[in-house]
Amino acid sequence: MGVRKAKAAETRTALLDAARRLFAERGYLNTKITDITKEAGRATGSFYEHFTSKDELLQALLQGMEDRADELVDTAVHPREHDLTDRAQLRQHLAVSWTVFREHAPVVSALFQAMIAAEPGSGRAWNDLVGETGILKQHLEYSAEQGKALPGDPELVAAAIGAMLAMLGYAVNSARGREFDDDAVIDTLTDLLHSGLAGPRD
Amino acid sequence: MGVRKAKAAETRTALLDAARRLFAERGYLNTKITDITKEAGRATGSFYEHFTSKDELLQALLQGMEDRADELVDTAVHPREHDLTDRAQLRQHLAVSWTVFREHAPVVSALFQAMIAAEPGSGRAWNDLVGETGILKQHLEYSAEQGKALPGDPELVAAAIGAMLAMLGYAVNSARGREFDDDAVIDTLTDLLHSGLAGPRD
DNA sequence: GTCTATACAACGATAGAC
DNA sequence: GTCTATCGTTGTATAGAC
Repeated sequence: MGVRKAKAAETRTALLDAARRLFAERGYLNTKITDITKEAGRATGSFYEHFTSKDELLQALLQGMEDRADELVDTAVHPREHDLTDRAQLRQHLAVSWTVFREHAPVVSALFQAMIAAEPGSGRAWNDLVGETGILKQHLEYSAEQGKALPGDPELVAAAIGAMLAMLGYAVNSARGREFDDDAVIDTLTDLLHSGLAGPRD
Repeated sequence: MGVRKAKAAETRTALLDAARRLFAERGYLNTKITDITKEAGRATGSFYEHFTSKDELLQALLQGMEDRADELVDTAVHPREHDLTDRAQLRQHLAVSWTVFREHAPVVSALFQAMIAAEPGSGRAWNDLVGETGILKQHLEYSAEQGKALPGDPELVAAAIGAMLAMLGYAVNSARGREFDDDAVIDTLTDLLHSGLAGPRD
């Protein structure tokens, strides 16, 4: 890679880093393009040499997050035949989601804000929620086929679980003056969703 | 009340109605003050005679919603001694929340959007969530005192349930081309939270 | 109280020099 | 590719006539 391109890549990275930093502080919606260039120490015009909009930059951040090929989310080895009525398997799924949220908080929170800010009439909130919980839905359908009695429609149950994770993750992430033990949270959610409020707890 | 005041009240009401309508269509964040006055058929300047900001108008809408003194939420007769591990009592609580969300969707959704748009650093998301689930928390604490085994810290469990309701309600509310049977949703959530995914279902 | 008109700030986006 | 400078739009808020 030539020096020219290296410089460009440097600026691009600087913009991405600055954006991530600001998204964490002020949130995606409250961060303006001019804020990002300023934070990155670049001129306003330079932004458009790398991205056409704030949303595209967000997609780039998301891409970079996925590119890290988290060992956690090994989609290759993720058969439909998972049984979420099994406590260990349920916990594993919740742990992955929760960990991703915690480790990539700026990006995930930004995506969450972008989703909420969309026009209600667009149906984006529901579509995104269903899309991101597709895996859960499949597992639940599988369990249902095995004769397990579920609380209701797999799509709805999956969406409900996804909603809990997303909103709680966002809230916990914004909490100040309050410490959270991630393992304890995951255990709590696991117990709540596995056996419910009245289920057996030993 | 004089004619003068009546006219003023009329404008105020027109603004509130217009706002509610637009909040439902485009969402709170995408609705501008000028949009509201335009929709209400009033001049921009008139807005500030009644409200100092869009947020204050939202508070007024919220107030009006509470003023209807929903028979549903009879806080007067709402002792701490409710047992959410009892299926019927749990369902009752979920039904109330869900119904309020569905019947006052424009206002509740707007509040949700305002909460999410706040700076993450403000901690508003967590504070609001904890505040709105205070009742649940008290019920859970009571159950714990009665020797029931809960999934975890009452505040966290209450927040998790509140998160699920808020986000799912928002998403369902935005869904297009998808019909929801409110009773079915409430039943599903009740079963999920009462007995969990693996709990007994007859 | 309501209107018209307008000041003012913020922000996105582009042009042109280097 | 990056910069400075600037245009144009949008939206908040106020001034002053009626």
